[in-house]
Amino acid sequence: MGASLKDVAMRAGVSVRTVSNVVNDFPQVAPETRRRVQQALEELQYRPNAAARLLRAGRSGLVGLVIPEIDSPYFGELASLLVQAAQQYGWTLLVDQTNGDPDRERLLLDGLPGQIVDGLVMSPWALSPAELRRRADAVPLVLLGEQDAAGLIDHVSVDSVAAAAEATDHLIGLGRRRIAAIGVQPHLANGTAQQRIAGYRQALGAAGIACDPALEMPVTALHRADGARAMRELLEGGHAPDAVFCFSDQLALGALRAALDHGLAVPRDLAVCGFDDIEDGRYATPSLTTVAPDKTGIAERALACLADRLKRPAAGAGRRPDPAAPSGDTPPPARKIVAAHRLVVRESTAGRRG
Amino acid sequence: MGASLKDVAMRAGVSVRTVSNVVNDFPQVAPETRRRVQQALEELQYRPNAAARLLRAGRSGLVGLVIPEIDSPYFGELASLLVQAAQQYGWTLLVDQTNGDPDRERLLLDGLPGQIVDGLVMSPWALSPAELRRRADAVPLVLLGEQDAAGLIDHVSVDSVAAAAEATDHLIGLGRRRIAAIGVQPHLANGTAQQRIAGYRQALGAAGIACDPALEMPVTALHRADGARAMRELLEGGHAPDAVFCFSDQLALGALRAALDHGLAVPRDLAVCGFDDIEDGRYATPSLTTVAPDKTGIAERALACLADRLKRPAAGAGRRPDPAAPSGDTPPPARKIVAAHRLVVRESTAGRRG
DNA sequence: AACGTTGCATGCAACGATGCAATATGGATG
DNA sequence: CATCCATATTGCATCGTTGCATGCAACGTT
Repeated sequence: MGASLKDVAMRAGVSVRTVSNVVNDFPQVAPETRRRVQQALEELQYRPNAAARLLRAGRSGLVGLVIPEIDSPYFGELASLLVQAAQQYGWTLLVDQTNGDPDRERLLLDGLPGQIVDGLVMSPWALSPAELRRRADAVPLVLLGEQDAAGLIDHVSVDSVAAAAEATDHLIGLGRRRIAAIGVQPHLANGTAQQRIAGYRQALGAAGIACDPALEMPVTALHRADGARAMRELLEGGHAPDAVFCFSDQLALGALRAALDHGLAVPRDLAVCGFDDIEDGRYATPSLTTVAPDKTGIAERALACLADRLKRPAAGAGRRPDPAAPSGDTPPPARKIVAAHRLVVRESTAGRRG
Repeated sequence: MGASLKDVAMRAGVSVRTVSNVVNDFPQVAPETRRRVQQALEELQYRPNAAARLLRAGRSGLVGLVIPEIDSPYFGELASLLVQAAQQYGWTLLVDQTNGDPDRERLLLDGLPGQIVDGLVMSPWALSPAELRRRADAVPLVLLGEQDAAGLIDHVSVDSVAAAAEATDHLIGLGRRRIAAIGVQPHLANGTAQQRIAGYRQALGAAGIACDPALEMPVTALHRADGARAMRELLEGGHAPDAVFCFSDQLALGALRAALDHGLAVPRDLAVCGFDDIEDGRYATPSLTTVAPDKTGIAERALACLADRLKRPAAGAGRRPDPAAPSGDTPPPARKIVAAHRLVVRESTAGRRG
């Protein structure tokens, strides 16, 4: 293990406290002493012990990001933006994935990772709002995604209902009438699929098109394979649609590939629209029309939320709140931030290439 | 902040030590006492303080993964596999990205994140072997990728030279003769590009094909845009190749798109081969031939390496090594593990679809 | 009755860094 | 020469937890 303040102090012939003063750039140190101490620091390669500092100060400068899947392009891109946004605040962002396992979501929130960070950004998958609310007293938490914690936890998302409606509208505007939806997840409580199917139905209804349950395809996950499977079922079931709105770009890319394999021309025979605007979609052939959430905005506003909470009493680990202090300083109410989105029309719903 | 052992002890009317004994499941606690303490623990929602435990015990159960880009599909997939492998050891894996910035690589190694973890897995980008070696005494470190630390640090990689040669051989076997390479990075010291271009040249040489410098395309990064740009230059420069080996699948997907945009048929006019076997490549049209590293194997063996080091004296933070102990217990020498790879032939170099 | 044994509970110290308050210097002033 | 001040340096206590050693009963054995 590395050298401690004590080791450096012995070497420099001063007290532990003086070394600490040098390390923390306190002004009241004689130039000669400072020089000697700095040399000892250098020689022993001193690095402050993170655990001790954390214990004492209650702040780590770390922020956690908890997402279902690191290898999903959408979350990967978001994580990357969050890492960069965190740097502007002087924080280091650490990422972990839950695989949608509720036990793991709990573990990361309450366990060690959730303790050493000053704040958490989380995209919940399986944890119920009730469980999320239970830990309102721990480190500041910002939720991403459609899951709503009843206004008790800061929350950043896009308006999925409106976005899904816009996407569906766009397909209707192309003259399509048999518009399928891929990505229904009735067993999941996290709200994403529910809101997107609601927007889809709403747009169909507004255009006077009847909803056909056979066109609403459920999936178990949001991967390319699930999209391909759903598309094959649609095509083999004799319910061939003339357009499809997929609740994620990954689903759309899988569906696209299945449609091409089936001999369909996209967009002539089938228009395809996704959701997320991941990079793959821009380079696919044909390139993918999609709903683009303002990822940069989501990242920045999520961290701005955290920063706001952290400016407050700190509520960190170290210092216990003074019981004599007037605790009338109510924390600000939970915010519900809606980030921007826009429909990006590309080849998969436009004309021929170009 | 949450309740401490002291708070629980007061509530249960026992000593701090006894509460600790209950929390840690020590046998020597009377059933009645245990019950009372457990109730107090429950009522106060006690959670052990991570910082204190870490300071005291020197172990956190955390493992860090430091990669250049979280949003690169290859690293995303690898990170996901590492998270899962870590769970089998009872560790929690935290991920951070450096963007290839050497300062940030240093910061993550030496700074707080590098201190609280029991071990680190890192894919270095810009840090020189010398700098990596400098910290051989800190937490156990396993390197991923082609960067070689002169046998002083555990290291897991694939045989990039052989893999690149196989890929090139495959293209030669299709009858192609003007085979381009995309992904040269002369200014980078991390070895990846160097090894792959070496394998490429070696295969060409063995087949008696002269190397054409105009076919070796440099890139600044390994993204789709870079691949597309390089391919456009090749096509517009009058040096049109009949095959291209890209040093990453992302480069290949970009090159593929650029080629299709240029009116080429793939693989008829141009065969395309990538490296990494990311999921996008499997669903692209045409699907992408690629070198598939055994990612699961890489993840498992990297963590096995760490586990091996951690079984040793621990060298963790807390306990200072006993100076009286016979220190003849030399740590095992650094291992150099070569993971498997195989060429996966798909549509982009095979015949027509199917 | 004296002794060792066992089971249970506790006290002390330490991990490394830092806030606070107190001390040791030197010099300037009355 | 005593006094005071400012600057420079230090000791002590503390954060929450756990290793080690000890205290203290009640029990069984000789």
